[in-house]
Amino acid sequence: MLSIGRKAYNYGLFAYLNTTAMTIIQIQQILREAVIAAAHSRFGVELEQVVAEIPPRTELGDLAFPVAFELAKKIKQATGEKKNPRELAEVLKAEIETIPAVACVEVAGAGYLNIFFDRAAFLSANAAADPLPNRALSTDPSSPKVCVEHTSVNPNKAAHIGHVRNSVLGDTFQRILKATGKRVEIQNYIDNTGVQVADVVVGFLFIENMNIDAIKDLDKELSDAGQTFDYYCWDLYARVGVEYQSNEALKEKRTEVLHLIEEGNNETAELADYVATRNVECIVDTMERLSIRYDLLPRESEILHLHFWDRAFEQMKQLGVIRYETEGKQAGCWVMPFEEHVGDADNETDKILVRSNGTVTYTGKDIAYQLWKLGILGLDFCYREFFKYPDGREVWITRSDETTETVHPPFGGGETIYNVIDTRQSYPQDIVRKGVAAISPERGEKASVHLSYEMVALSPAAAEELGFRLSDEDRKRPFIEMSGRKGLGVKADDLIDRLEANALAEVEVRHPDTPADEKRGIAHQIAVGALRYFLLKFTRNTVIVFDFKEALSFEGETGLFCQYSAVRANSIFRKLAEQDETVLDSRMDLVAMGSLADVFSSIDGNDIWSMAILASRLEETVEQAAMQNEPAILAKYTFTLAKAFNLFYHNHKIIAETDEIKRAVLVVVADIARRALTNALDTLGIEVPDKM
RNA sequence: GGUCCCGUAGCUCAGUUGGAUAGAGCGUUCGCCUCCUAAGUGAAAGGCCGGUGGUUCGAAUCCACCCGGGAUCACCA
Repeated sequence: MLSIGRKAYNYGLFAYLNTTAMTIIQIQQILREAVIAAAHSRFGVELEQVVAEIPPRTELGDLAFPVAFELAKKIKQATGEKKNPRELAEVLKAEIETIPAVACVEVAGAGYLNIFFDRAAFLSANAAADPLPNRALSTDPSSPKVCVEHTSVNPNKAAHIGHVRNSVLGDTFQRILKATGKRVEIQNYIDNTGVQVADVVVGFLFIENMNIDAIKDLDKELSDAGQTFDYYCWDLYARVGVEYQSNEALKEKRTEVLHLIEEGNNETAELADYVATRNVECIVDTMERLSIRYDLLPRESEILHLHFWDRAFEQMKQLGVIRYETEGKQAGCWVMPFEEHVGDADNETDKILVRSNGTVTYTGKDIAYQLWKLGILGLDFCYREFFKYPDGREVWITRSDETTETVHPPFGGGETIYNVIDTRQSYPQDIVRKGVAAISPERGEKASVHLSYEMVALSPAAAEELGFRLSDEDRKRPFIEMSGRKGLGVKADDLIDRLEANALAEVEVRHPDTPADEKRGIAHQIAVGALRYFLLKFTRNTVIVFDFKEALSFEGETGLFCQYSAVRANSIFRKLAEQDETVLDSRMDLVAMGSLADVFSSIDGNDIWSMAILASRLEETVEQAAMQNEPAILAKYTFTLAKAFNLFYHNHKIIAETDEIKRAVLVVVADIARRALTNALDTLGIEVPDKM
């Protein structure tokens, strides 16, 4: 049994506080094993896994096992004997109750095994515990490395809200993985040789009649006028789209331009590279506003020029993964047989990787890229530093010339690869995964994870607010899909600007005497919190129908609500500091005073304990979010935690509390809560302002 | 047509892998600042969990079939 008091002093106070902390995950694991062992020894039943759940109310305990039902079923199957689940639960109860950290066990309902932790012991032991203890491993070279690809916006225009969903999802997931101890490499794939870039190049060359120098001049004019290159390209791209509809000649130019870009080493390719690179810079700047960063920008041009595909092609041919079609409508193509199918209807063909003209499809290139990510291609990119973030962190970009040796960090070769790509690309992603698994069966399909998510669409009202004319038919639709080609979408920077402006107006009212810089900083933190939380509170497979009112809201379930809760928590400790008190004092008081049980058995006991136990569940919530590839789980938890803290804050006047023991408990619990909240928000990429 | 996703309160969404009285925000109605930040908080009203069958101690959750809505199935990327 964990105990407090004299024993703690024998071992030294700090050692006690730091080393005997048993997390909920650990307690849970011990209990699971105990249940399995008890089922074996008392009933001769082998349980493979035991489901543990959180009871609906604190009065029902801290952990529940609905295991007696399953046990009854298994006993009946084995012996034919019908047992009452409640009686089975009573037997298990006796076995589990002796475990340290468990105060008592109750059999409830039809046979639930409800576990009550030893509250005083738990609190004393976890008062100083790190809410995310594994996070430190994320910088440990011996930790397993994973790669996360996200953002990957075509570098021909500004990013819109749909791209931001991708990036926020990817960035948050990356933070979640790090919180579980994984080493993470973040890649933002740059499709700098695709049709979308070609389209904008066509616009510059044949609509605007500009050469590269003219574009550079334009770029400078734009920045002098406070405008951005990616916004200019956004409009130009839309104009090209309109022009294509009536101008066949221009459309033919596209094929020509695309060819030149792919080939490289010509003026058009140089111009395209300038356009693409400038757009990448703009998009990276936009994402930096949202605290989203990258390690490497792999480019399609290098996949072409370094012949990644050729290497993958050889491997696939040798292993018989792909087949050359000699007849039928796919004659002359290399295809990958996909799924069992009968017939040869239009929708039942194999996936073509190499066209009859010998060129490789996007999916083919993607397989080669995925092989590189997994470290099994047998080729590597060349690299150069692209830029440094203000804090010195480097971002690298790929290049194809090997003339100069550059010392660079190792890239690629991840144990698991997460690709954050919207659900519309599930089919090609499936092919990539299967193709890669065919080449490397030992790694298999599990090594490639498609982190898919539904699109962000516009409500008809939002589309009209952006100035788009809708037909009566469109107005009746549940949502309107955004389209870069049509120039229809909410640009990321516009939305962030509006959020910052709204937040600033409010900060001006609340803190008129604060320096302007600081006010802008707070407004920025609020804007980022609002946008990130807005995109994260939806689960991945929910279509977000964008609505300005909802997205700009600072009320209810928002990032701001969570931030505000943390700010209020911090103000308690600021006040304490003004009285020369620290959390450490309270922690020591806790151990020294011993009789915490009284506090928990008082009227407010359940209330205080609920706060403590909820805040202690961050680690398992993060694990769960990582396991299920679902950041929304963490977002929801964070909101619940903030709400619980607001209630706690409302019900207990901590600084004014006169009962010494209770006050120490309240301080320690408030501290656990604010650290959990701060860490949860940090994992969501949301900062806590100094004041709000 | 095949595959996949969605359908839960007036609206927007969660629902811990099959568990206890189905939750939250917005909106509506009525309350709470001599007190650590009211961007907060309490209460009320609001549900055929799309439908019908099935599986079992037990189903919003699993299975089958329907009904609505969406995505996807290129020698596009």
